[in-house]
Amino acid sequence: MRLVIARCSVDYIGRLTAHLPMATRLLLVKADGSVSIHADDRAYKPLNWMTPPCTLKEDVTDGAGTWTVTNKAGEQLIITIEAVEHEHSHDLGVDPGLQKDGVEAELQRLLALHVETFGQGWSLVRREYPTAIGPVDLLCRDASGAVVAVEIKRRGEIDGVEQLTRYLELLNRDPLLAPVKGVFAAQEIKPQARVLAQDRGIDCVTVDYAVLKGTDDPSQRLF
Amino acid sequence: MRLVIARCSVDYIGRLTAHLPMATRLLLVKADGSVSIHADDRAYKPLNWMTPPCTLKEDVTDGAGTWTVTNKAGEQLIITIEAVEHEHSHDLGVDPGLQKDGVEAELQRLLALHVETFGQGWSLVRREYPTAIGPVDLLCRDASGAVVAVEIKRRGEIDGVEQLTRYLELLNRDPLLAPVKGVFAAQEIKPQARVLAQDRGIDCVTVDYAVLKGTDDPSQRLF
DNA sequence: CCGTAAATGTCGTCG
DNA sequence: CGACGACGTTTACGG
Repeated sequence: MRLVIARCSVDYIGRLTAHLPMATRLLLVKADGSVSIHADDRAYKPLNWMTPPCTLKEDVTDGAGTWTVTNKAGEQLIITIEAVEHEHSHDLGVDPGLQKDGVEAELQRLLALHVETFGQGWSLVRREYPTAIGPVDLLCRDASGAVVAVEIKRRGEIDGVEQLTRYLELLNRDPLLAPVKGVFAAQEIKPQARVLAQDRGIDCVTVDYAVLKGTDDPSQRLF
Repeated sequence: MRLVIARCSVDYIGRLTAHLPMATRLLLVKADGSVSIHADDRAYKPLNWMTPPCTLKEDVTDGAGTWTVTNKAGEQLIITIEAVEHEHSHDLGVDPGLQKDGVEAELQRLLALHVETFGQGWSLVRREYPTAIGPVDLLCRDASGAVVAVEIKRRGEIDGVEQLTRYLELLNRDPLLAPVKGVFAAQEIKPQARVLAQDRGIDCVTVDYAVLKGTDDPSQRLF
């Protein structure tokens, strides 16, 4: 990793064109070849960047000149450097990587284990049930034996309801399954999504992750 | 802006929980209070971060200890530092900011000026035509006088088709407008979106931004 | 490599 | 403050 603080202006020509006037900024060159330009605000988002794979060509003398970063698609990041104020390189090695917990995949796993969350007598037909337009998160049967397609989101928004609607339309063309009902499950469901779901006859279920997780944790069980 | 390269492990407890094992990483503290943790890959996204407003509490002696970053929602980023390998602070000042060109608003402006892009004899009824569920990008009439709703995207994907479908459903309830046709216009249209559009009777038009822009530029005109 | 869905998305705008 | 849509979304995952 290479850190350069420099007075520079930047031009990006690619999916759009963008220009940054001359100012002092952090230039971050990573081992994967990527380059990002940070100001002292806007949280973690760089002002400009080039994602790998890309190539950096430096044309600098006496601390002034240009960096040209190019990717395969022909997008270009042109950094005009007036003066370098600080520079430091450091070998970080390979990062062991991030372990996450509480994302959609985890919710899906837990709900697959506990479909009774949706109602007594429910059973799981299949997780990631395949259709022509992609897999349905959960396919279940309720206590009466009716087939139910469950779409799971961390945050339930309108596009999730649209997604489930497309699945239901397709599943209901299958005479072996039809009629198929829909359940939209999420930790939090936005009002607009709820309204749209109701309009389409889809049930909404909000899921308490902590409770599900507790149910999954052997140390939390009484028996 | 403060740059710290340190051997550290990180725990995030908030919207999800995440853990980073001990390794050497870049800690970036910006003037806006944000903290981000970068590995030596991925230009855009840090491994972990906390967006402002948040507070950083340092409890470090002899280069080892913990940083605790907390925000208003009670989310926490706990950085356990084993050793600081490099540190540098630098005052960057306020950034003059980014100038962009070529996004959806610009496409809409240009297409509103040149509805003949869609066909000879087309005219614009209104840009941002209001409906109960939001404004339609362009409402036009074709050469035969039929009303057409145009949805504009930079990249045409399936959710854009869904959006236009909802508008068409609503507009077609208005006896003064019906029947209303649909046009899905974008610089690039994904195959799946194209299939869905066709299935719904919506025409797809790919737009060349450079040509439109040229048409708009007085210096490029012959007369 | 392409296409699709998820994201601690983030960031603006508008009610 | 919440909802909604755009983003050079980026990133991960599956065929």
